[in-house]
Amino acid sequence: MTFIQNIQSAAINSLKEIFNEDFTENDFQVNETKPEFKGDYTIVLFALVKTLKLSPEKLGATLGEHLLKKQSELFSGFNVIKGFLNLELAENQLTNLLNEQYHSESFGFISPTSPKKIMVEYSSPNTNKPLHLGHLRNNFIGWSVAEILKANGNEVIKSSIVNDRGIHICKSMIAWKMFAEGATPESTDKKGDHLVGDYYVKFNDELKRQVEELTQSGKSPEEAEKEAPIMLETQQMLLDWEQGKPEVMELWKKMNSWVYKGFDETYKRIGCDFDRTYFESNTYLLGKDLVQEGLEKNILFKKDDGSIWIDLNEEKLGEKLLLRGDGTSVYMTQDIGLARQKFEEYLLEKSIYVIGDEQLHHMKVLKETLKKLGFPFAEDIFHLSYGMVELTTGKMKSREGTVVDADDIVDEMISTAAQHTEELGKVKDFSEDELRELYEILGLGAMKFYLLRVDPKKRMVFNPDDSIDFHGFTGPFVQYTYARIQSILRKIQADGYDINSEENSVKEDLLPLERELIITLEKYKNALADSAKELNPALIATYVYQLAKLYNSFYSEHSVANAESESKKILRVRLSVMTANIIKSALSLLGIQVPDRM
RNA sequence: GGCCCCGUAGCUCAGUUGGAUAGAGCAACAGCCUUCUAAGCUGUGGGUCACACGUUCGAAUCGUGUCGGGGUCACCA
Repeated sequence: MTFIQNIQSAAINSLKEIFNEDFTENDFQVNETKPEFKGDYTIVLFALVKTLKLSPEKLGATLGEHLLKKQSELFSGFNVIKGFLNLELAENQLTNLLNEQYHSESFGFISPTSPKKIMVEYSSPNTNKPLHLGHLRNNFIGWSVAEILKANGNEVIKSSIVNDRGIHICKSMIAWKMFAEGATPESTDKKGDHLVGDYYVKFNDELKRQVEELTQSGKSPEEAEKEAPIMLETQQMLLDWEQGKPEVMELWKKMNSWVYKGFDETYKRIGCDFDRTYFESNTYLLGKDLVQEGLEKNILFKKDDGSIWIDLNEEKLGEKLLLRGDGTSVYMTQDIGLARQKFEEYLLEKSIYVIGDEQLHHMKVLKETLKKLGFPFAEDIFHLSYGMVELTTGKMKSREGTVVDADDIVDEMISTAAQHTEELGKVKDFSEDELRELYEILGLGAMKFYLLRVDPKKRMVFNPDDSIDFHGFTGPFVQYTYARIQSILRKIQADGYDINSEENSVKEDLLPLERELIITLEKYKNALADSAKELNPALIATYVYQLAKLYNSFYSEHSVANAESESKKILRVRLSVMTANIIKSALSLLGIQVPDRM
């Protein structure tokens, strides 16, 4: 039970006793009390006023008095201002938290109410180009959402579908054949994904050149693009691939293996992992039989050219092609098949797709199509759509090379971390290895926090000219707070203080910042539950920042090691340890590590 | 054009199922290190919540319309 839940049920009981009316927690709100008023939590009375036919002031006074009398272990005071009943929590409630939960490893973690088996599909890269900033947002969101769901007691399978075939892959292959003169990652000393990406850009340059030539000789731009020799060659290559022509397959395997090696390096570095990887080259034929069945059941219809469609006009989604006239599949075909395979393979109760919001329409169509085809799991697929990362200088476009490369930005963040650290000069005794580790922790911490602190659904803007900050609402700020606490703990332990002692219990008049800190620590449970419910890591980021900020105020105001009294010291050590534990736990859900010193 | 999303401080973002005087960070300015790490703390300035009307005890939040931005409506992936 959280404080808020305690207050809700206490209020429900009191209302029942006073007025003999039944209310639920949905009938009224319990908010945090605004700082300008006295109190910790506030019951908003307006909603109750209607059914009880009392003035807000009268209701507030009656309810407040009843709560204070009947629930004296919960509350120590109240005041009513307009329609707001401000409640003060009893100090025992607060100190109990420090006594009871201090030694608990799982502080904050919720026992699952209804654990589910959930798949989170994320990352899902194309193998024709390296990852960029937008992919990083996808990776961090997907990974973090999976961890948050786990922390809420669910069983989670992280998966990825690698788009390793198709016309776009052939583009890189054709350009490599034309221009590379046999270049390999080894011969060029370049990461494989970057090498392949270079030829994807080259393809588009060459295509543009050929289109210009053709338009000058009188073709329309559309014709020119279709008839450009390099495009014709690419289409031929796609046909050859589908027929398994050895020479093409060999090149495809070779270039993809370069890319995988590059991706693996990047994934390892940013801490992404998958329990199950699907490859489009294995799944692209899935779903064909399901479409045929749908046709036989008259759920789908056939056009004159033999192509098979679904009519989603009722859902305002138009008509959608599911199988071409020549019997080959489109993207939607395999998505239908793969959706089913996932549910059958893992007996999932929920399947989450972390995909950009540009595919909102596609994902709606997928869901509706699955519904019409009669799959009950259609209700359990969820598109976690996230907004694109845009640059202040415009949109990122791989084919034009105007992207912020993932490896580059991570390098940059780590070297910025190194630069800051050197300037501050606090860890001069660190070894080379220790320094390298610290720089990675800080650089990646800044990067991940930056991308995760924004609501996934919203698009966000990145200014490539400004480096990502290390001050304020940032990962390093929170990491710094953790390191500060570790420093205190090192000091007092060196002086012989046993931070794990169970003998002392906290009994103390709480100062305002101490009180506030306990209340904030207690809210970690809420942050965890909310972030899982909303599939939103930003709620964790916001929470942990608020906690760190509050601790820093506390830190500058009160001394832990040299507290005014021994009992104050016990209290503050516990506050510090719990703050550190929650920071570590919360950041770990964002994929961010904490340093003991920085 | 149809459908969907967005518009909050100079910039980047919070703002819970409608709740009290709309909050942070960055940037600017002024303070704070002989005492646990100044990657910090304290304070100041900065707002027509795009605009208009409506719903009600109460609207940044809900509704309608207007303006502005984005996405999508492929036998691309």
